[in-house]
Amino acid sequence: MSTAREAKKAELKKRLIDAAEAEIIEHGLAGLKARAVTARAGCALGSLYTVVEDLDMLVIEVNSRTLTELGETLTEAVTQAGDTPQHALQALALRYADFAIAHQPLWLSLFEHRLPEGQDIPEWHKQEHAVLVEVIAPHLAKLRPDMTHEALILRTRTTFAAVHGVVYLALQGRFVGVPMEALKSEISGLVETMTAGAAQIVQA
Amino acid sequence: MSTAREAKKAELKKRLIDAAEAEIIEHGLAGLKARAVTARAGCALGSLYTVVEDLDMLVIEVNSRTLTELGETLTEAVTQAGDTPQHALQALALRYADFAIAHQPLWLSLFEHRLPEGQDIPEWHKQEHAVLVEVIAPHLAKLRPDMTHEALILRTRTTFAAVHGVVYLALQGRFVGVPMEALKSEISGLVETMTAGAAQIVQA
DNA sequence: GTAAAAAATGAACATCGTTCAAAAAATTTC
DNA sequence: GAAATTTTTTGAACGATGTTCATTTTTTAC
Repeated sequence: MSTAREAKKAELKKRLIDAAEAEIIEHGLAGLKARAVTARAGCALGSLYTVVEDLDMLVIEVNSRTLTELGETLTEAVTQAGDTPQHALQALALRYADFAIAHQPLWLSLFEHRLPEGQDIPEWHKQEHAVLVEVIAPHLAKLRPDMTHEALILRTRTTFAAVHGVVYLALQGRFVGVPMEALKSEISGLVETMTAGAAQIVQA
Repeated sequence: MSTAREAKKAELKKRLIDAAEAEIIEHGLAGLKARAVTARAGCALGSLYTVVEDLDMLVIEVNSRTLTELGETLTEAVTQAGDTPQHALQALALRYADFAIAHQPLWLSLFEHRLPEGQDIPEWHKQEHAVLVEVIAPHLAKLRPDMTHEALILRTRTTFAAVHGVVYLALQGRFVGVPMEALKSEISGLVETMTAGAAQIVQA
């Protein structure tokens, strides 16, 4: 049976992704080592490369999982929110910050992981990022009925990136970042400002 | 004379920082190698460690230079801008994006460089980041006369981080990032929205 | 000019990711 | 079911990396 072999391989792959995820949680993306992962997964060092092209692809597998979970929690947040776009966008931004805080190392590895020069992210994984803007777009559309579809797509990415930037610099603990204790209220203030501005621009 | 020795050491340090800067420009931060830097600077591998604690500190020296140059160009941009806070903030954001585009690898290394776990950025270098928010604060203050000084400091960092996030994701070429050709107009739109929102909130 | 001190050097080391010949396991054949 | 063949697993070995430190070279002091 070829299915038995495939099942065995799939099971090893899952064990390796589990192990990589646990290692990233414990030691961060920079602390992820092939030997530690394979030891944790209970296989030989070389087995890693029979299941995955290289360590980078294992990170992408972990990031894929994280992205799925993030997408689910964002979708849930927006269904629970009130019906105004202001409420929906507030709920989304706050939930995004909450996820980043709760899963800091996994969330960071979504944005800190880099492929070696020349190599680029597989298309299927790029597409997985779409949820991050898809949950925002319909509510932004209500705020900006004047915009074309293309302009809205761009502005949605811009809006996501703006909130993301605040969360990212805060969690990195950079000098220019907002202190963690102020993060949620600042995110809320930023979204309030952006939604008020959007409404103001449309009305003018 | 001890000054002659110090001068020699300072000259070697400068050569090494020059070399590191050139290497980052050519191969990116991830492509920075101790052997390539010392070869370019024309000294032995070990000499690097007589002038700088380790390779990370050499990166910080490069980042320090970049930050100085960035601070100067932002200061210049804001003096040339019109007198309304809207114009000043637009000029600052666009100049920030222009600098990031023009000095992509050096600008990226400002935010991509990580110290090994446990170690943290020297205080003098943290302080050098202050200019990034100091150039923004007075203009934001005009838009939000209702805010306390403490709240303004936080909101200034938030505002910087928002613009930074858009530039960062765009330059990284991430899926969620705005395409490069739309970056400047999106930055402009974001600042327009944020300033309009701020004015609206104060008036209400 | 010689001895002492300081600085520069690069071979050597530890630690990575990755490869691949060999061993082990599974499958096929008769 | 044993032998032959194929497939999978293994971990020693390789190349590349940052860093160290005994040795060599240069500078300083008298």
